[in-house]
Amino acid sequence: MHECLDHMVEGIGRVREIFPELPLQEVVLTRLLLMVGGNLLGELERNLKPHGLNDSDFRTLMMLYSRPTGSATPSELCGYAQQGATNMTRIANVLVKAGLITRAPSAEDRRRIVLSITAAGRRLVRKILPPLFPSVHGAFASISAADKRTLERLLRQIAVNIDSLTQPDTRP
Amino acid sequence: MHECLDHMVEGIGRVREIFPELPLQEVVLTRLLLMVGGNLLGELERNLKPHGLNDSDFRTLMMLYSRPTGSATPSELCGYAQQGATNMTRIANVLVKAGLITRAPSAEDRRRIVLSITAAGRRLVRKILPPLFPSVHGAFASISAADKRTLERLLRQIAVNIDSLTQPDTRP
DNA sequence: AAAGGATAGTTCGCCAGTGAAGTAATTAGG
DNA sequence: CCTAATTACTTCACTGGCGAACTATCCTTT
Repeated sequence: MHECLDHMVEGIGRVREIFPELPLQEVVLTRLLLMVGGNLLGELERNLKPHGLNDSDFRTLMMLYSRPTGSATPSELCGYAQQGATNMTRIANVLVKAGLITRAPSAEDRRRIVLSITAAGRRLVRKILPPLFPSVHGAFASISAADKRTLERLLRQIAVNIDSLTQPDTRP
Repeated sequence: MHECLDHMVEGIGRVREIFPELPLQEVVLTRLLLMVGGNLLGELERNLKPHGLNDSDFRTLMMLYSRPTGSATPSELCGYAQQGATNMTRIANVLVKAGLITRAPSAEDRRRIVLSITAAGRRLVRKILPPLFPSVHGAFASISAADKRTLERLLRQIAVNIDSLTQPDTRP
């Protein structure tokens, strides 16, 4: 990945000779962020695959696990996990088929479905979550606590910036 | 995205009450990184879509554009762009069909194919690249030059860490 | 209480990416 | 040299995700 990165920076530099107004550092950061994100996701899923889950499935399961009631509706999960309703349906199908969650019609609103984590689902979380910690920790090894806080601050700032790029301005 | 983030941090906090050894900050950073990366990519592709390209297509085109010769073989591009050969074949098909690159057999090694950017390809780059700059710049707005350098350093460190997670150790 | 609109979930068809297997050309070993 | 291993690219089948269209239920307005 390191070699790939160097090559990329070199290429961006050459392009900048043709477009002098190219924001060099920002483009490098963008590519770097995308590359690191992609590889981080890959590493995560490499750990999840043996259990037959991908990151979306896992995230959904964890969201149910983390709820005090152990249940939620698909649309709630969509909001929290930044996923389309379409995809949520598919994920729920997978998890239900695996016996990790149940699907039940809601009593007070018959349009709704309530997804609830099962005992097997909780058992699986207890089984696969702890072995994930070393990898997560490893990805940020040799980064000081202060730097981690800085990183979080900067990433949050980027998040805010992207939000305001997407929705030009939210005003009455 | 901000709301979604807060909810996520809250959920991670609840899970940590059950697994006290959960590396809170690292997990938050991981999720933050993945979320920001995803949205950044989305924003990028939103700008590319009107031209019928996605990020992979665009990256590949840019890689050819940035080469002094304007050409490369698929496997070279795979290495630089972190993509499988399979996908490179498909991307090349797309770009060839759009008339942005050409596919020609290599003279000195007949297994190889040489992809070369066409005049139309260069024209398209000149057309769509500059309008991208404001978005890229905007994503990192209100971040100081020093912070940007810090961000680059930290992301590079994470890249190195992930690399060494993936390949336990490269030694003779 | 009936009509129009909003919301929840599903289905369908498409695009993007991957692993495994296949073909063809080159290189290495005996 | 001729076989075996390697390398380059392609094809196929599958997973993952998305937008658009559909159905069913609820809410609002009159």
